[in-house]
Amino acid sequence: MTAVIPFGELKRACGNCSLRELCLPYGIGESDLRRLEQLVQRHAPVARGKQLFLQGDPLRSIFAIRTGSVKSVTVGEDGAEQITGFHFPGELVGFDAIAADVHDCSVVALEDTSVCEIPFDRLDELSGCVPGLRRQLMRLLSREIQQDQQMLLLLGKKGSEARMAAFLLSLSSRFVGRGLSASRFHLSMSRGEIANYLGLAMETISRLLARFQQDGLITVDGREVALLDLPRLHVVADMGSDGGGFTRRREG
Amino acid sequence: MTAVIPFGELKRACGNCSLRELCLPYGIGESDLRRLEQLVQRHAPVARGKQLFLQGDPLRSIFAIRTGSVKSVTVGEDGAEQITGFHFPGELVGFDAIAADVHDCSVVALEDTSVCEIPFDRLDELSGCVPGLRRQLMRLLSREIQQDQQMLLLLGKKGSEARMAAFLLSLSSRFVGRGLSASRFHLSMSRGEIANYLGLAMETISRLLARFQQDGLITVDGREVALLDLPRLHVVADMGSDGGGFTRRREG
DNA sequence: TCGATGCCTTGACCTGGATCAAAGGCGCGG
DNA sequence: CCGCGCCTTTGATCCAGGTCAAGGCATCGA
Repeated sequence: MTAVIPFGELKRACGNCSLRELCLPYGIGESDLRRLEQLVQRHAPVARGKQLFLQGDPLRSIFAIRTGSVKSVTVGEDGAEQITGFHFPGELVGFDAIAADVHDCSVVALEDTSVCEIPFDRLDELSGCVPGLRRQLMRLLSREIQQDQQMLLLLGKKGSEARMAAFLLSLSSRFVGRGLSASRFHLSMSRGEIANYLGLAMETISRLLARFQQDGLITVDGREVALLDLPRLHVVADMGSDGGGFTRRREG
Repeated sequence: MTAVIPFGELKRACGNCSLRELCLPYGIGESDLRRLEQLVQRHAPVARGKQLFLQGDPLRSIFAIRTGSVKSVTVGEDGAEQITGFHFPGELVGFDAIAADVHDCSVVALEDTSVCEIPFDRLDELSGCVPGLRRQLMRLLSREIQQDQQMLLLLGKKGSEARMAAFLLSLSSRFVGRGLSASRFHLSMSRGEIANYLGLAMETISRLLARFQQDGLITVDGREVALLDLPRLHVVADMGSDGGGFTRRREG
């Protein structure tokens, strides 16, 4: 968060970035891209467990993840912590702070993570001149609203199996968009963090993973996961609280 | 949704509106305000139960509530419906559609409701020229993210009592901002809708309201509610899943 | 006036997932 | 190589809140 990389290296930061199609530069012309690049500050990587910013910090910048992964955590008055999201390369964090100029969640690295910092005032200013940038910025804000509302549906209406399946599928589809495997990946978060995020107990996560494996849906080895049966996982993820269990334990 | 009010009446729509401090015009100068007003279309009121738009509709406009109230509802693949929010005068709906140019929730009037329609393309365009408008637009988007994340914390970490208390307090504080009473108000939504929103069963809502009343926290008569003890309601709302019940039923 | 319909309340019972408790791995410093 | 923490698994038990079932009580059209 301190050492800024010198100017020479910064040049073409966004233009060369493999994530540009996911990130802010999407749909921006060459010359405007150059103006955006001038705002971006690259930093030395953030170590696992360190924060990008804390809940309560004033809004200065938003951040794009370049490599690694982070979680965002909100803590309520009573001290209850809720993880409100995990974020991967190409995704931006800090949007919640625009409303009141204060971050209302903390963002913490799950592994060593490098980010691009973008001062918000200057981004706002630039977005006035560059319609494509403004539009993309709003799209990204809107997408976060969408995702949060999907999550509300998950927490409000779905049982533990559907939550777990939806979580795995969400990771899978995000990794695909980044050129990684849809069916084999590494979990950068602990069981406890998954549990927190899904509104379940850690023990429940453990049991669900074991059960999914027994039933041939997935393979788990520590934090390495393989999804074996995507179609069936989708069925499980779409089960309403009604739908019945995906494996009616055959009694007898 | 069809009959547009003639131009004469439209004049000064925003400038005279008592909600301008909550809504889009916040912090915009006189001349820019006039430009914004030219985009706004006022309509005949929407009847209770009718929709402003449906999930799946293409994004054309966003809407500001002028009088009345609405709910937004998302339905999952499996048909499970989740109410993702209630909206009152001065609030805007439709932001979720910016990401993919398609609404991913339906918005339905809870009572006869009048709205201002604002074509999104033209709003986007205008926001390029008017920094204050752009900023306010982003603030409103960001605020929705914040609110959804507060809701995630509620659904993920809080028990039924805390959810109910938080719900009542949220209504209260929003009504205050609109010049209404903080402690006496009418619920425009049914018990079933509250239940759906809070991820609980309708019966649970009924019982909670009865219990809150017994305990002197509130008064309920059908859909008329009075909050009698704001401080204690805040305590209940802040109870983590740990905190213990607000009334340890004295045994013996 | 009388169903019929839609909301709400109340009681009895059931269950999914939390909680409590007790071991496994497994990486790491010494 | 051992010992110490941390994460994870697995089993046993518990309980908040869901589900099922019966009314209650307005409003409405015939």
